[in-house]
Formats: sequence, structure tokens, C-alpha cells
Amino acid sequence: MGLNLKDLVVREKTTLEAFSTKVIAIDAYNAIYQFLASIRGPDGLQLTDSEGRITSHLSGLLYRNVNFLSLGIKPVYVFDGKPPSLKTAEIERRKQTKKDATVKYEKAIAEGNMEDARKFAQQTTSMKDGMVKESKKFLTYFGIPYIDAPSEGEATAAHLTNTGQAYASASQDYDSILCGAKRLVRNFTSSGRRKIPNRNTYIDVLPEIIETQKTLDAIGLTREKLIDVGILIGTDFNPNGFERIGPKTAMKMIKQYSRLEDIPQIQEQLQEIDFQQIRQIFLNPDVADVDEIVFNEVDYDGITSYLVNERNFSEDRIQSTLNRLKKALEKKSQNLDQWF
DNA sequence: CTAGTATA
DNA sequence: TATACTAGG
Repeated sequence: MGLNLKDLVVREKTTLEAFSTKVIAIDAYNAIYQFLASIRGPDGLQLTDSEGRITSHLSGLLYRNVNFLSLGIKPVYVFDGKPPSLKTAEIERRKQTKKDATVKYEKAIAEGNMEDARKFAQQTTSMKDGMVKESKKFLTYFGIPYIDAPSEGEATAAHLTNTGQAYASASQDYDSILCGAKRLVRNFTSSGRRKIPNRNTYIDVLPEIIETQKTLDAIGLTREKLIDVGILIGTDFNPNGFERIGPKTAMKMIKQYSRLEDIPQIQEQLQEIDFQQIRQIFLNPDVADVDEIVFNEVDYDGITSYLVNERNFSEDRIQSTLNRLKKALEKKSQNLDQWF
């Protein structure tokens, strides 16, 4: 869920092409979860192989990574480790949402309301351990590196932007900014087609880049203060935020009083959360230090045999998709050869 | 979500 | 050529 900083950040529209040659640290859980939620049939059910195992995440990773590599973008996927213990309440809340959605899904199916069925099915999305393993194996066929974060993936992704090992962190969640990422890219896709909720229309959402320093300068806060703003609005570690405080009020309060401890009207509620520890999760997160991020050659045969033989993807589709990638990469190496 | 195809 | 729609597994 993350936190709602959308009204506060300074965002600039951009394109995927702008990230050519750049290493981008991708919040793996965030990306795969979206594939699992949205790559579904009209009934809301995910795509599966002949054994009934879900393949939506593989389909999403295939097309998206082919696009990345074709454009010369160097993705490195960062997987979540163990969540901070303060996240337990939020994790429970999400579980309950899924349970409720399952009931609503079954009701919609019984009533033959396919649109609702699809909507609620999406809300039941959960990621299984097997899917994480499969995704890692699949990335390896592409020669794409991945990193196992000790805790939140976003924190390690943010860290990589500061060591200079990645240009930006890619995620839909704004947490990366509180984690100190230099840059966050949202909508890091080529098509960006999104369905408008409850309407049968789609809009094109372009990639957007948020430079953390620009945002801090524009709103006139330090990262430490922005973290306190985040805590007032509500984070994964205090999901409810504070009563009757949204982004606007939160900003006003921190500008006036500088920090949570000094805002008189919230002191009672402040006792109920471990705000010191929440600050530390953002300010000093547990991250992976990475020696070197290595990109390997694409194993075309590996991809084909895995998807076609083991997971029942159409051979024609895979062939033409991989040919597109091959051609793009050949063109790239030709362009490079011209320099020598 | 994305590619490919149908439609205007 | 641009946009709408749908199959994919």
C-alpha cells in the first residue's frame, strides 16, 4: 500500500527510452504483484499451465524485460527479505482484505457479474514462495541479476541509488523516497495502459521520475522531516496514520513544529506507536551491500524451453518475442562497433 | 500487463 | 494512422 505522498512530490513525465544504458533497481515484489493482479482472463482467473500452476508473473516478466533489454535498460530486481516486525499489523490487514475480496468474488461469480468478479479477484492476489523462486530462475535465463534484500526490497533498491550502482529505483510505492532513494521511477513500463476503476475506459500512464532532492527543495523539508510527515499520514508501520490528518495538515504541522514530539495536539496518539523505530526503518534501513552487479548474455534456448516445454506458452509467440529482442540487441552491438 | 488484431 | 478490444496460459 505504501504511503500517500502523491500530492507532495515533484514528478516529471519521462519515457522508457530515457533510461537506456542505465541500471534500474526494480522493486521485484511490487512488479510481480502487479502482474499477478492484472494478467488475468475476463473471469478474473490468472493464466495457468497444463498443471494448473499460475503463469501470469512469467508472462509479465517476459514482455517487460524484453522491452527493457531491447532499449538497453539494465534492470536489477530486488526481492524482499523478512519484513520489519512493525509491519505485522499491515500484513494482517492485507490478509483480511484478501479474505473479504474472496467472499465478494464468489458472490459476484454466483450473480454472473463478471466485471465485479474480475475486480475482486484482483484484490485476492497473493504471491507464493514458488512464484518468487520461478521468477528468479526466469530472470537468470535473461542474464538479469537479482538481489535478495535482508528486509524491505525498497530500502536496498534505494541504497543502490546512493552507492551509484543504480540510477534510480523503480516502484509504484513512494516509500523509496523516505528510504532515501536519489530517484524514484513510477510507471516504469512501455505501455502504461491502466483501466479506470468502475469505468470501461483506459488511459495511458507515462513513466514519471521523482528526484528526491527536488521534492525536498520544493516543499522545504529535510528527509528527516518528510519521514515525520509520512508517519503522520500513515505508513506500512502505522497504517492508520493519525486521525483527521492528511498530507496537507501533516505538512503544516511539521513545518510549524519540526518534529512529531513537538506537535502538541498529537501527543496522546503518538504514545500509541513506536515512532522512533518507524523513523529508523526509513532512515537506517537494513540493506544488502552488493559487490558488483553482473549482467549476463540472454539464454534464448533456456527461455524457450522453460516457457514452451514446461509452462505451455505458445512457441510461436515466444519465438517472435525473442526474435524482436535478438534484433534489438544486434542493432545495439552494431551501433557500439561503430565506435571502434 | 502487453502484443497483436480488428475497427473507424 | 489512431484507437479499441481481446487473447494470452
